[in-house]
Amino acid sequence: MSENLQTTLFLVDDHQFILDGIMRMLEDQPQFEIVGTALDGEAALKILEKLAVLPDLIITDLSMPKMRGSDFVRILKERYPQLKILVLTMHDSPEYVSEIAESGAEGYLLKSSDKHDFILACTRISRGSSYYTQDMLAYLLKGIHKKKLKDESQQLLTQREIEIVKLLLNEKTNQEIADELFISKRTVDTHRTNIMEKTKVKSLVGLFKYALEHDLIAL
Amino acid sequence: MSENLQTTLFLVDDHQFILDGIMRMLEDQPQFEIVGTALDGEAALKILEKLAVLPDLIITDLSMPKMRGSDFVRILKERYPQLKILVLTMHDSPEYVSEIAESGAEGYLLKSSDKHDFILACTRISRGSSYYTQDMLAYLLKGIHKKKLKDESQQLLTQREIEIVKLLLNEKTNQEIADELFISKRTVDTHRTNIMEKTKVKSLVGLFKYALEHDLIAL
DNA sequence: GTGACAATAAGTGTTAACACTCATTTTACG
DNA sequence: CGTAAAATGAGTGTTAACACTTATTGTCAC
Repeated sequence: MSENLQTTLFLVDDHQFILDGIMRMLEDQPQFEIVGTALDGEAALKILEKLAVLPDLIITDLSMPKMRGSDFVRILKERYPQLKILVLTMHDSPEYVSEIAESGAEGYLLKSSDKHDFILACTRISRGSSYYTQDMLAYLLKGIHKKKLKDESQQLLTQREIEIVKLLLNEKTNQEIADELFISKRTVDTHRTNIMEKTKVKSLVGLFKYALEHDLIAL
Repeated sequence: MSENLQTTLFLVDDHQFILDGIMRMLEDQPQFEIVGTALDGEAALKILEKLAVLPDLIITDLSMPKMRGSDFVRILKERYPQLKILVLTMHDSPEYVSEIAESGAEGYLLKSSDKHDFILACTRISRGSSYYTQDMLAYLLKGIHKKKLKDESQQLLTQREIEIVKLLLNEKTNQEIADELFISKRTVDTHRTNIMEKTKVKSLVGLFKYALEHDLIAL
């Protein structure tokens, strides 16, 4: 990639519209050459397998059908460690940024950026540098912080307690839970008391909200 | 707009990237001229007020800062009924499509469509036609169906009952609710029984889920 | 003005939940 | 081996919730 002045790109985005836009945008940039596109991660992996020469840089969206964007990035990095990856997405939530950073992408660009930023990101990454904006770094810190909170809360309750929380939120009574787990109703009473004590909620509705916030259950 | 062969466009999208892409895409389409862009609905309205000649067609995203896309479309249609609107978005959920259809937009295009679809949509709309794909129509029907369910459920419970549901899900006891509403605890008992009876749930957690599904409360 | 519905209220009884305390067994770790 | 944490279990008492029934008042439409 360094003996050649051109950088080869491979685009992945489930919106044909975006693909078209990027291609148009790079038409007057001779240093970049698009060698392929795909509409989702799965398709991209298949095409990459068949390519004789790997591209220098993959530009990919995050939210795509068939495969989560972060998984796609992770797999790419495992199979082709030398491949550079620029994530281009509309999501600017802390969770997404940190997820991508952990997966090993070289850059993260929001669709709210303009052509200039885009070219800059591509250029920096192809030179072996990385591209994360100040905003992204701030998000990263926030994201790490929040993730920590989440991990802590998952240690707060024991496995058995989490199991009982799920049954409680399935509208089971203590007696029903006891029958289901082959334990005494009094044991469930105790667990329930401990759960309420630990999570500092005072009703099942409060517990429901707590469980949602801490990803113990999904809607 | 008909004495002239050119169609004037105004673009609204909070992603500079998309704006750039659309502009590039229309560079070789002489029948379309872009007369302005904005990054959100509020900014767009301000610019439109100052324009001497209104554009023929507004192309706008839905999810934007400061103003909900559907509100933006509604306001546009109130102020400038002759203005045509094409919604260009990544959201393909039934709710969104029906919301936009009701607000009066002439077309709805997903970002997963390509340049060809885009030009086609613009052309059809500028000629006074509309552009909704088959998928969109299917979504519309689903959306209407779901909306109907929602309306029905809002008629299921009386205003007072909904008020009490909200307090219940705020973790208030019957006595607390009674005090807050200056009625007897026994009245709240009755309301509560009626609510459980009507919604066919058997616990507060069930009521919580019901309320979420029917938009009585938000997370 | 009568019937339908909403909102109000209560009597009476049952039960699940919760408070508080304590105890035993199992599991995991250094 | 000893200790801490987790999981188990129970006695005893209070109370909020729920079941079932009945009733009064006000409003609105036909």
